[in-house]
Amino acid sequence: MPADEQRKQLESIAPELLVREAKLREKGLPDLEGVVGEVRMRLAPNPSGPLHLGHSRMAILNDEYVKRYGGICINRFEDTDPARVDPLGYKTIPEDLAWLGVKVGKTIIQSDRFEIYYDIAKKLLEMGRAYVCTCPVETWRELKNKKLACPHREEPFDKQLERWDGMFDGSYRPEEASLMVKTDLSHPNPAIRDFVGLRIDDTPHPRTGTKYRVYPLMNLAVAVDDHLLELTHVLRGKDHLNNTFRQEYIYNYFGWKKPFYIHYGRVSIEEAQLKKSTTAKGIKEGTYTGWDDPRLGTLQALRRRGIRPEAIRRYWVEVGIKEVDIEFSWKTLYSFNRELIDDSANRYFFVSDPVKIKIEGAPDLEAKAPLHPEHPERGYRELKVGHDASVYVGREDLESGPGMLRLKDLCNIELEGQSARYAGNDLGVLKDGVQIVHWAPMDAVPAEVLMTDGTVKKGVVETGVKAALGKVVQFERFAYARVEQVEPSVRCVFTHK
RNA sequence: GCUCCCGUAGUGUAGUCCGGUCAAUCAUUCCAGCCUUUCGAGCUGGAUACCCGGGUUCAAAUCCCGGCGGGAGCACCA
Repeated sequence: MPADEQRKQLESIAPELLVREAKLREKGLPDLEGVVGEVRMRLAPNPSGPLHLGHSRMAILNDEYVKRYGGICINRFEDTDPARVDPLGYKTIPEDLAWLGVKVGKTIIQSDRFEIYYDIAKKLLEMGRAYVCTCPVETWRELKNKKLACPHREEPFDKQLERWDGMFDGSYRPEEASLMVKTDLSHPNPAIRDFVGLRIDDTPHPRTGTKYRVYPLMNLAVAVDDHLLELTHVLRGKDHLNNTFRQEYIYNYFGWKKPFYIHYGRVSIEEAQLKKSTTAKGIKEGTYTGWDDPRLGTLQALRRRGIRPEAIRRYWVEVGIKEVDIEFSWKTLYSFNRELIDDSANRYFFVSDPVKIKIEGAPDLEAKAPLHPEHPERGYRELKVGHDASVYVGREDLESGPGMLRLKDLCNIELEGQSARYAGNDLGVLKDGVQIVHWAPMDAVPAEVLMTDGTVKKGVVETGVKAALGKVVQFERFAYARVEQVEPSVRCVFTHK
């Protein structure tokens, strides 16, 4: 029976079936599973430097959910690897989070909590859920790959305790003894079989110095802290999928209630330098001018360029939390940002690669151009050209060939070779397809725009731009830019088109 | 090699659990047109997608099977 006929018949028999339940269209992020009352979530940055665009996703998603359901977002510094801590992070990360508008309800630092992890580790030993292994690393790994136990795995508690104490008192050097958490040696996934819980490292820790030499690894520390912080939901990248499985063993051994885990996919961000180690090296070697170099994908760099945190937030909310890998789109982020800044960005003429031309036969000229076309109440830029009738025009526009050009808000000119002749002020010429170009008066000042590829565009800009220090402006027909210096010369940073 | 996850337009996303109103949503992008003054904004119109092949069914983006493709992990980093 064809579909039409079916419908007709159904209409007479049971019309209510034809009305589909109005499904709620999800706006923004999907709901979290298993929410009872308020949520408790966390950020877990490694304090090794400032946050970049990639980090902002995790922070914003957590913040969005905490704001939706109420509750708390805890910032937990994960600094259990003394060799990978850059103390700068303890300061810059909270600043970056504040700029993003992420509300941190509580901050804890794992390097304050070593005693807690030791305590748990000892309990695991007592329970027979962990062991101290003194096998060479390779031996242990080979056995594990063959689903075999190392000789230490099943030894009695007193022997384990002896070696455990030895880890602290210097009987062993790094890698000579480690605490292993038991899982299931026969697990089909080799990544899940027994994992290292704590190890020895004599590298001084930036915060605790040489007070401790036994450091927990993330799977132990994270499981313990997530539990003690009574988290309800944990958002993490899907690269942590196997870590979640490992941590679940610890939860099960103690009978702790597990949080809901949500894993999101990886993001590949084109054209931006994000890798922290490479960035740090580049800064040290002078390739980059600092953490806020506009070539970088750090939040500091984006802020410097005039990218608003709200645009970043909207972007990540639209992307959501699916487990698929995605490609980041600068164009979309810029579009969101443009929407945010356009209204407040006053207009100015910046002429890149300027050429001076004299307009022959011109009367006394003066332009009156709005600071913002949609906001005449903000006033006008009065650009005096005067008797001499000379202006700056971009080389590219000048070379667009002979013919008529409209100097925006000023007059029309007729180009012939290098000379220009006044051609009235009739806007009707636009109907004929005359190109409108921007220009600058002779009292324009030199200006530089720092581009995102590290190059600098040199030109001249109306002096009025000095009033916009610190703000994002729009250089007509060029781009949006943030004015970051006006004396002794004007310097701006490119925002986007 | 082993384990796990995932495939809707250029990009991201809705729909997939509970098959039908899905010739598939929204955003961004791109193209064209409009606009007496920007390559910005606005308005109008257009473009592009259910990975492939079987099966089940009256009906498949949705269920089943098999391919193919992508990703993650198998670290004394997080």
